[in-house]
Amino acid sequence: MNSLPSKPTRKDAVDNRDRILTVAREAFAASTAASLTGIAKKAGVGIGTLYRHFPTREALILELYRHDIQQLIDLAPALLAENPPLTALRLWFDEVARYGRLKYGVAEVIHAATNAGVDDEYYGPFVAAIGVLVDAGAAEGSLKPGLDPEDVLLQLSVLWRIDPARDGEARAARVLGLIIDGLRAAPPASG
Amino acid sequence: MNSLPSKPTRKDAVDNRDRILTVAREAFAASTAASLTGIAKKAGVGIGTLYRHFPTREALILELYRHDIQQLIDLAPALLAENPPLTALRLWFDEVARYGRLKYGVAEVIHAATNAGVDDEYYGPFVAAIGVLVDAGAAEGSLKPGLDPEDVLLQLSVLWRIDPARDGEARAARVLGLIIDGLRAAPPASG
DNA sequence: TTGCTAAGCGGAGGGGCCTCCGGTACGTTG
DNA sequence: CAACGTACCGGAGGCCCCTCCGCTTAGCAA
Repeated sequence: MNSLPSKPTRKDAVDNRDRILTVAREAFAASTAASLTGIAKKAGVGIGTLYRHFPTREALILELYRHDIQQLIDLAPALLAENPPLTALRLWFDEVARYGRLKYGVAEVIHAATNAGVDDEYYGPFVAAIGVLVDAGAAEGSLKPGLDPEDVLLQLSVLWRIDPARDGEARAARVLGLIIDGLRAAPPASG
Repeated sequence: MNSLPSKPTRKDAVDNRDRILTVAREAFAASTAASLTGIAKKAGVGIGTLYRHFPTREALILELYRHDIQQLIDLAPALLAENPPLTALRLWFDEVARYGRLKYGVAEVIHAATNAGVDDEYYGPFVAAIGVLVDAGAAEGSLKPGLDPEDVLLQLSVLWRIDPARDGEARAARVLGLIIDGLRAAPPASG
């Protein structure tokens, strides 16, 4: 309902929020499984304060990576402006997969979060970004018409789940190819 | 390493194991989030005993649904014996999706489990079943040659994650269509 | 400055997870 | 039947999650 994440007015509240974020960034960089209790302690606030600012573990992590996510979303129209739709789609999917490989643990959380809420702050723009790409492809004839962006995101979410340690890059590329072939209106004429 | 799940020899151990399974079946039917502490208590065993028999929550759930999973795996060659490869593939995927819809919570766990272990007791046969299907399709020319069954399972795992409450059946059918199109060697000639 | 008040704090408490290891009793051997 | 070794039991303990609510204090108004 509120577009900005409820800016607290009191100075101490703002300070606490910032300190929590600083500590959390460090803690989650070390391990996504970092304990919230520990983060609260290191930030010098009560656990209750942490939970008031970030009602769930996911909310905290999403806040930390808000910029990354936004950049990913903004990239979609940018690519579309400079490439044919199918190429833009492919490049964007590549980038999504790359980010997942970079921040494996984070991606897991984002994935869970996007799966949970339907029209939340993060899921919505993501779907919208995909919508722009597939619509352009449909209009141009390279992608199937009438694709549901949510269906595509669902398929894409698989990329988040590829363990980068186990041949991640190659597997991601292969799966990406399969996904895109499934979205195309027609396959390559031969070979 | 051991093909059978380590049959305990002592009578009391067998009894405990059975009681745990009975209670757990009921508890997980009510909610996948059922507490292991509670199950142990209801089964009249210490929590330590439960963990000795089933080292993780997933192990316990997988044991409960072992039969379902095995049936799904056995279905693949059976369908292949009576249908062209592409049809068999489609029917089998349908069944996988249907099961996921039926036991949403359970499927989540199975998914997590299959994702974790590479050559464990459950993941291996699943991959093998898919391998048979895609090889048959490749040999006959309807599917791309050289598909990696693990890649296919990965894509398939998405079906486990469709919330059945939110238009699940229709979405599963759409996504399934996209996945299969991506696996095909060539699209239908027209329409 | 001095109240006042509600926004914000913080940690106790109830519950769950999982490990670890001293204790128990099963099955066996004589 | 007695005695024993070990396979198995069970729950205390340490840690974490998350909620709830009495207390504190920032910011404002007089």
